[in-house]
Amino acid sequence: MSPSAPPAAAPVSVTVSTQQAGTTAGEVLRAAGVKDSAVARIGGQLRDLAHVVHEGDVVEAVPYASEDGRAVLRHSAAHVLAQAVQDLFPGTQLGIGPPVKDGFYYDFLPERPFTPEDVAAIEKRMEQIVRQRQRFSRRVVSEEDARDELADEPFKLELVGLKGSSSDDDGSSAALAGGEETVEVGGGELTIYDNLVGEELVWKDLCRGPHLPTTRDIPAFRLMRTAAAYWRGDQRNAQLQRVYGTAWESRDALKAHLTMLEEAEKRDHRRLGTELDLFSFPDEIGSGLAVFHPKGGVVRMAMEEYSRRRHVEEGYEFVNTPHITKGTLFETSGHLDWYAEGMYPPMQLDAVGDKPGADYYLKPMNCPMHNLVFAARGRSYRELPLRLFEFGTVYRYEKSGVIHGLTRARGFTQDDAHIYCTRAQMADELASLLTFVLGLLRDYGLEDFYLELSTRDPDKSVGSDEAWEEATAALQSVADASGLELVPDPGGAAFYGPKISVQARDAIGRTWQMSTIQVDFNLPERFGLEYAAADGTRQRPVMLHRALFGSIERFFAVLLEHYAGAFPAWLAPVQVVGIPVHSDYDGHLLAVADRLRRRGVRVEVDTSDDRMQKKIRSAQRAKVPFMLIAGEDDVLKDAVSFRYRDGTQENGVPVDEAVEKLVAAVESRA
RNA sequence: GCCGGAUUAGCUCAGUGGUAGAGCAACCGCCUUGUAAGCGGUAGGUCGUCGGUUCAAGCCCGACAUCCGGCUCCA
Repeated sequence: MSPSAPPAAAPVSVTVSTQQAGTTAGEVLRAAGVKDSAVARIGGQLRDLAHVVHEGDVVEAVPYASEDGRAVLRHSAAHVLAQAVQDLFPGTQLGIGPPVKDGFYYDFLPERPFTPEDVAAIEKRMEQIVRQRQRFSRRVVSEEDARDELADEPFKLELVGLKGSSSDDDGSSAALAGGEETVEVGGGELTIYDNLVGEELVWKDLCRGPHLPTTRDIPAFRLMRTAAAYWRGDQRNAQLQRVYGTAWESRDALKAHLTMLEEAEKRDHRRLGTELDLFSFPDEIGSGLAVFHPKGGVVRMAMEEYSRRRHVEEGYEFVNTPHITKGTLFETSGHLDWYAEGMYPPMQLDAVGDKPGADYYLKPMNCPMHNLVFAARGRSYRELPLRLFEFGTVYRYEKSGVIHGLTRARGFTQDDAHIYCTRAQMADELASLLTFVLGLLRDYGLEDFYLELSTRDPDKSVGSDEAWEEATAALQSVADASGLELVPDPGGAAFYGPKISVQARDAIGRTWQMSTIQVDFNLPERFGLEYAAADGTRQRPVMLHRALFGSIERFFAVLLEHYAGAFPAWLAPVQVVGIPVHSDYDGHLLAVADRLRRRGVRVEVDTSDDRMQKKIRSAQRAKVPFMLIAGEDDVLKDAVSFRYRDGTQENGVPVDEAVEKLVAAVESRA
């Protein structure tokens, strides 16, 4: 996402001499010829350049263009934002203003929400503050003084209070949301930063720092958008107005970031879905419910066909289950206890007179249905692992504000499988499952993965400690064996068991959660699932849940954005377009197309009365992988000329050769 | 669900209280010879829906729907 960092030279590091003792970190670094240090690192702590050093201190430069340097300059930019807002809207109360990925934000409680015009004015005021070269001056304060100075800032006072009431850092972190709080009150002492013009105090804010020396040192920033945010991330708290900005070490870096955002916008699957005529979300159907048009439908078909083939090869068996069921099934599974509010409300059917009927629900998950397939007859250990697979469409009543194109929908199709195995088989099964998952994702063109291990949330889970530990250990060892980076996600598990999720990075470095693999001891229990073991006893199977794509719609969206609409030939809705140089050559291309179609290639010939150049433009915009152009030269030689999607060409290719070449390109899934 | 913004032709968007516009796409006609837009014409909109203010509403107000950006959520 971010522009590549400059060549990684080791940061300059200086040991403070006797003569330098009592000067500042900034002076020490300047003396060593360092000009691009945002702050200094001393004893592992980031400090202002104005920090007074002692003999023997090791002062390390922190370049603007480093992770820490950017965080500091963004934090300073957040301060300038807050100052600008309070200049323009006196009485606006301050929340928090931390640096975040690619930028910063500051939360405010203004008298009225900010308008776009307000934001433009705020940005202008920020530029003035930057030009004023205000000095950020650090001052340690007692809790009492802080309360006094911050009497008009109730949110800041709350932070002071939280700090005061907690005995250690862990306590204060737990009391606040997300680790952002330390920007205000972390560390050992309370500090206030004064903004000085000359010696005149023009603004101040409770802040741990560190900061750039002056506002003028903020190299490049821009305000991005406003949004609402709950105070300390809690829905029960006041709703604040958040202003987001981005800030960088140089104008070029800012420009590169904005260009990247434009690129991401061009790739947005909702935009491409319309442009390429792949799918839509008709209002008449309802929010979050997609229809796939023919071009989207054929891509989806290609995705599904390949997945089916691979599942057959891996020993999966295919089942089909209904979309709707009596509520008793979800009582058995526990969904109605745990997730009723995520489900569409029930419809009441079969009432007779005053006798109530049954509640029927749309299914939010496929697993209960698959359990019924397992339980349909007696099972033997000889059948295990039993792998049941289904493209199962599920419906979840997502809250209105969270719906987002195909990636967060209310109806979607999971490539869902449930594997029933013995405890002894579990480890091997998980290992081969992960290999299968990663291999399949690679086949679709994703290459760069890491894993996330979601473990138990004690408040939102069922089952014994021992079972959780066993399952977690099994997943952990599989994850370790994969050699992939593993990120812990404590408390992120589903209520019935821990999970590994595969995260994939796309072509422009964004990460998407793809496959999940979950271990479940709980549902087999609830459903009373059993198999006959070799010794004749009845045993309970372990159940593994897994979806490779997550949902087909979502995976479709991820691939669409990953490829920016330019699908590889095997997935492209139209793989080949024939373009005659003149309508006299339509027949030649129609014959070639006919041969290709018989070989399973999706091919069209553009026989419209547009001119050739226009046809090329149309095919190019439709992101068709191969154009076959034919004019007099080609027809005389029984040949065609290729134009590839990147604009390169290969002229006069004999038709026989061209057909084989195209068939090979499609079949190789290149 | 919450806060803010948006909704005008299939798409992208102009239109600040006085008889609805453009480009592209579609359709028709003429044209067509080598790698990203040939020319001309035709058709297409109860301006998201419902209600209100006004002599008059695409424009002002309200409710609802949908979308967008966040927050919260995400089995």
